[in-house]
Amino acid sequence: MSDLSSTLVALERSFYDRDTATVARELIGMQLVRETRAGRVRGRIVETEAYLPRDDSACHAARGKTPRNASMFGKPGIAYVYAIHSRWCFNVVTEPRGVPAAVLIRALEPIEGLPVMEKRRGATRMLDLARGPARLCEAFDIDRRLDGWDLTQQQRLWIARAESDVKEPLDIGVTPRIGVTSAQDLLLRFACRENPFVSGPRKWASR
DNA sequence: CTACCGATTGACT
DNA sequence: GTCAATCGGTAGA
Repeated sequence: MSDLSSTLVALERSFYDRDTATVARELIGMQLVRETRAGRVRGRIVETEAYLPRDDSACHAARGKTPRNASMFGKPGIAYVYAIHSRWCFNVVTEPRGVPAAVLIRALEPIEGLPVMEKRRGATRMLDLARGPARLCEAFDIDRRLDGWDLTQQQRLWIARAESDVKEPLDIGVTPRIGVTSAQDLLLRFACRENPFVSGPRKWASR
């Protein structure tokens, strides 16, 4: 237990090379790890959204490939980082290469490196350090430089299975996605019920 | 080139 | 709950 990093093994590419909604659901409970010169910050993923390659008008790739969304067409397991309203959002690319889809990471429960997160975010409540897609990018120093970054390399930025965690069935709630004006009939937002670090509404449609 | 708009956040009623 | 600041990406002239 002296070397915590040995438990933070990066998820393999085959994890991401699957149906996007399945990946979004299974990412709940995993840990996002970021290493910079400022140190390591880490948090538990408590909220995600799936953006599908077909029949999903809210997906950035719904109207074809552009310079911004090019990473979505890349291999599974790389990052897709884009700007909205002058802020960054972090996604992981899913499905086989060439099939444009991704999972938006919407909220984290801070675990390690809270002082660094607080410094990057400015004075703020611990509850708000990484609650929201743009807030977590600020806390984790994620911006366009990491667009296309390979998350399976276990360097700088990756997602790890929480080996040391107690294995109990997660109570996951499902709702429509937040902030999108189209495709509100799709239930593609996944979150830990009862977790205070989840952003947005908590009226779950199902589990 | 211009015009439009959004996978947000923070402030406010 | 509502609202708007703010700017990069995109489409279109």
